[in-house]
Amino acid sequence: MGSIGLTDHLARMVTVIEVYLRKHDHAPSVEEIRVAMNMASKDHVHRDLGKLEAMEYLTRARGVARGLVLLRCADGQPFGDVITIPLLGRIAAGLPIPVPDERAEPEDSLELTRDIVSDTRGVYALRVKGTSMIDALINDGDIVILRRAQSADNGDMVAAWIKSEQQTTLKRFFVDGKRVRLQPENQTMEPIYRDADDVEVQGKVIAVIRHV
Amino acid sequence: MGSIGLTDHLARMVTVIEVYLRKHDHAPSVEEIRVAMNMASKDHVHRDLGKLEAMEYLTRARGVARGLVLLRCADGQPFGDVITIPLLGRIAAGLPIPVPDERAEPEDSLELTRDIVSDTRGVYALRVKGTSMIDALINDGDIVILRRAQSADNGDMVAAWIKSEQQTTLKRFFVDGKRVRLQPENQTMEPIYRDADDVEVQGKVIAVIRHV
DNA sequence: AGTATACCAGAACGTTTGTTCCGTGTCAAG
DNA sequence: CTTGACACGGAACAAACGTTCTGGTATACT
Repeated sequence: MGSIGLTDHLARMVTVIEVYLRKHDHAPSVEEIRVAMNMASKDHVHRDLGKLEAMEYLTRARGVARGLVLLRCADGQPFGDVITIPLLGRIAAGLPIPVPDERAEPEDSLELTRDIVSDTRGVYALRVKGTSMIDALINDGDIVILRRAQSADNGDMVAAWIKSEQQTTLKRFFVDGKRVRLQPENQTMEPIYRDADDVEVQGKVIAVIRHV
Repeated sequence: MGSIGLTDHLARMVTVIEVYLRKHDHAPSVEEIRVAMNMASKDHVHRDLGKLEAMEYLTRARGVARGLVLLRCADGQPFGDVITIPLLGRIAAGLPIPVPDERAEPEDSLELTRDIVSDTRGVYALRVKGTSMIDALINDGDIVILRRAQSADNGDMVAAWIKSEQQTTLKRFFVDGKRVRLQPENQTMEPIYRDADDVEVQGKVIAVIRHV
């Protein structure tokens, strides 16, 4: 087994489809997959596609030629150049921000390419409110891209949930013994010290986007 | 005539294909286009597709079902969620940066979505070298997205070509009478004053991207 | 051994689909 | 009026294509 719940055979088929799509910009036919896979029967391909469809690796429009749409790559990552990530609201506004939920449909979303984020797992976006990170070159209105994380290293820029205050802020993260220092990057603002138990890292900032 | 060298009829056909692609993720068949266009003959569609192919609005793989690939929208803008823009090198490095040339293949390129840049005309990217714009929240290594422009308004952030020095820099642009002030956003740096004839605006900054 | 299950081959079937052929009407130039 | 370019319709054709049917082989379980 190569990937998560995908046999080598099926993983190879997904890869075959993937490279075909990148080369031709349109989906392969069942016959074309058969030759590329060195299989002898179209029926075999047909049923494998059925499995992949059941596993939500692709979609097939029944009866339509080349009607398959690849959803995920063999590694489980979403296929395609564009990645849709949820834009979950604003941060540093004092309002609690919900942890991104796969099930709930986000109010807004952002489409990015792999040139911006290569690994899309647990990635979400927030719009920055306020200037508390101005010295880290993050301004009011900027969009920060984060990856969900439970912990952080010293100096990481994180979205931190402060339990006692029921709010989330964008700060630089430092551990001072049993206490946590949340350092704003703005000379006019003071760092926040909290008990380690009181602070929960929600995600790390991995990119910043600003429209001027 | 709606667009550039495209009759209303053909423009409508491009739009039909466009909305179909957005809805289905795979190309429409000739018959489906016929129905959507309320035409009576597939042959008619077939020939219109031939015209669109000649005008490089789309590509057809001959003989393959649903083998058409839409290249441009009815308005002439490139179709698709992802836009490939040239990454033309570094700016503020003292080295002259060539004006983006449609013919020359750029060494590197960047894929973006319309969420980052909506209008792709004359858009290119540069990697920032140096910290001359640090106070405008642009750091060394950041990527700036620019749109080609011949002129700029006061306060615009521009890539400016200084003829007498044969180099390009990223600065804020101000006109002081017959002279032009190129203002770095870094307190330790002095503005550059040049004759208006000596300065040529290459493009305006429309977005900034930073990976952390 | 027998049996169930999954995997596979080969052929056939019926649609879907791109493509072509022939004919018609229109409109403007010669 | 004639000619030719052009837009369009209807039908037919041949290839492409998804799908199904029948049967064969291996592995595992009882």
